[in-house]
Amino acid sequence: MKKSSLSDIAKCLNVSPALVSIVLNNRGDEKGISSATQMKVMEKAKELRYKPNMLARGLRLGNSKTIGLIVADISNIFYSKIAKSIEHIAASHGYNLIFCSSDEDPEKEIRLIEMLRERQVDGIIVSTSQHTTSIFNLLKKEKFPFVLIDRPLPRLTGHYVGVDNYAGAFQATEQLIENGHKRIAFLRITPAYLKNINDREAGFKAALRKHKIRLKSGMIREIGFNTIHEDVQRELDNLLQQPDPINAIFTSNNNVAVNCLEYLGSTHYKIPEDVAIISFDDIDLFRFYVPSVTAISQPVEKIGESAVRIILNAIQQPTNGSYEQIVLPTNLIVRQSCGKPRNGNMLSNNEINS
Amino acid sequence: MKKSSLSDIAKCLNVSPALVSIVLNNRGDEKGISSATQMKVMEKAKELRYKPNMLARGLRLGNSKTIGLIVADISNIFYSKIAKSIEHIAASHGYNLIFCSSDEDPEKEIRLIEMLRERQVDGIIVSTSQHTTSIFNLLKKEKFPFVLIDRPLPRLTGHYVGVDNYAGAFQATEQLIENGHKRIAFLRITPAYLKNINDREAGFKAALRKHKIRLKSGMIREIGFNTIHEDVQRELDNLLQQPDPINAIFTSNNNVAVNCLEYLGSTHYKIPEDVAIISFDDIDLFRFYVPSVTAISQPVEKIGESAVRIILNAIQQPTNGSYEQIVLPTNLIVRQSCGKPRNGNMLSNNEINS
DNA sequence: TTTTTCATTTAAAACGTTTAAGTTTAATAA
DNA sequence: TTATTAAACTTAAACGTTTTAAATGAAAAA
Repeated sequence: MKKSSLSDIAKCLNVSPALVSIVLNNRGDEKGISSATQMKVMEKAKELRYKPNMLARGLRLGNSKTIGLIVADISNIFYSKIAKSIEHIAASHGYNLIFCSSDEDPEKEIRLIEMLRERQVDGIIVSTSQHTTSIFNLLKKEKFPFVLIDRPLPRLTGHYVGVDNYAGAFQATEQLIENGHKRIAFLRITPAYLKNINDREAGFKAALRKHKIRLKSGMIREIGFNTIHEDVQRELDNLLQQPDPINAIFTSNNNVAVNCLEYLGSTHYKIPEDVAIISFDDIDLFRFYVPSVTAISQPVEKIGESAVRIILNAIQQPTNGSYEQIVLPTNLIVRQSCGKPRNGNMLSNNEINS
Repeated sequence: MKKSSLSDIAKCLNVSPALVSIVLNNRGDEKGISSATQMKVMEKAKELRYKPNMLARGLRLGNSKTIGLIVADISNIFYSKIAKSIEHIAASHGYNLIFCSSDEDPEKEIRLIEMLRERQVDGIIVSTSQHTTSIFNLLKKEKFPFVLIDRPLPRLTGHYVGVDNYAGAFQATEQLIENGHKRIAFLRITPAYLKNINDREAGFKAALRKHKIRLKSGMIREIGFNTIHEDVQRELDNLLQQPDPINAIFTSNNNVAVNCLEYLGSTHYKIPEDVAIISFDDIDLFRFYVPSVTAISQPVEKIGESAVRIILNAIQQPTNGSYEQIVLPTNLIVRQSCGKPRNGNMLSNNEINS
């Protein structure tokens, strides 16, 4: 059984393909096609198992009803949750998703964007690894819809959805300070230009300033995206064995935190007595770890929701030059890893809005 | 700057679109286009930022260089890891992925398959929620390439990649038995017809039989996919408070296990002294939990790899009527939750092939 | 009877590619 | 010179839709 096309149906019924197209798009009444004919067409379509060819339709209509999604790593739960929410909402609007991993590689990301454009996606949602705005300015010039998520790009005026990284980091750091920790290290992921991470660093520094804690040099360490394990081992070794060792860690994301836990678990250091720890991004593991890990959680579903809403708007409306920049609040999830927990039950999530 | 097409380039240079097409597909020499002309075309293409329209090309060529991927839940780490591996390998062959979540809903899955076909994907990789083979038999009749992953379908002769669920479950159960546990409950996820889960159940039963342990009624409990939390609470309550309470749990997947840990963490039951636990699927959390959780791990990357290899083969070769069914071995990762660990270091992964 | 009107339906072009078959021009062989 | 061949390029159709403008035929009005 071969695939059947509009003209197959048309031939069977001795009508024109145009008529069949009209009927199957439910514009039969509007276009004054007799209901008898409409019936015939509908039935024949079902009989022949007709399925429209979206390539042809897309070519003709100039759209593909497809959205591109680019993230650094789809197997990171943070992104896969966003992806899930985006996929669901997009699907409910008749759009499907082509997803790609940039592997944190700016050049690959550009190739992916070009590939997606060749595939005629109607818009792109991207958690970018770029350090310049040029590819996006190019897209703007071509009036091609895109939304950045998670990671803003400093000098870019364009749609964006993310969280208040500064406030979240500020709150995280204060949480450590309020529990009596002063020698706090910030372990941040590379690349160094990522604005969201820089904002977290700024929030970290601001909290120290507010509490009159001098930021000693060497308290901010870079962890390479592809060498997290070794880097965490090395930096923590160093930070914990220096003359005036740290007593708290703030990590820029869940991956770094997990590696810290792994390191600490293999040493004699006790959490939180010897070293307290708090992480950006909340993941299941943190609830279950003993002691449970305090974290800043991000509203992943809301990020996905907003991104889809914005991109669909941008696709459907002609660009009017205005851009939405949505900054969502984070939540501090207080658990045990920063000091005496505020309440006894290790599994309760004491949420405080930032 | 508008998008430019082949004919735009052609017009600029006073040549035919056909020539431009030939040159840009690197068949200029083969087709005897002078190198001067080839140069001109290449340069003009670059100058006009020409990007081929894959919809048009796909329409003409009858393919889309796209593969569909359907899983129950992309935010489940098991699937997102498979997705990652599939995406990478497919991309390296010039194929991209449209992914969709079936949410464990057979009807939705069928709609997704139809959608993917309308989009003219060249093949589909699916972890199916179907309980009949009909949709796939239909695909077979239409000679449309597909590969099942993770979940086989009993009566379907078609490509499949998964693990030896029977052997894995057998080994898991033996692990409990060898540590002295005899009153073992199997918590399995619904729907009841899933072959992979049934195979795990069969492996479970076989191990009991081998060790002459009678399977008491009520030792196998169903956990609803959408009501995992409540169901686990209820069933464990019941299993642990009955006259002859269980002293070990074997869970059919990571989600159920996590919920068991959550339940046990909120009670006075100690792992593994009061209740031992072992899970199918290995996730990060299990390494970090205290005590660390013994699990059966699946070779997710290899599953992805094989699936892509098979689907690309099926796409490129005309169907020759033969099918690949790949059953990969699982690994038993011995940790602490089944009894005295075989070695002292909680973080070491003592892997034993099944 | 002829014209007008209306209800249906159709023809043809277009979207951007690719490719089989053909044409032109120039060079070579007879 | 004329026929042959080779090199370089073009034509036209096709993929499956959608849409605009036009055509058809029948009934109603003149």
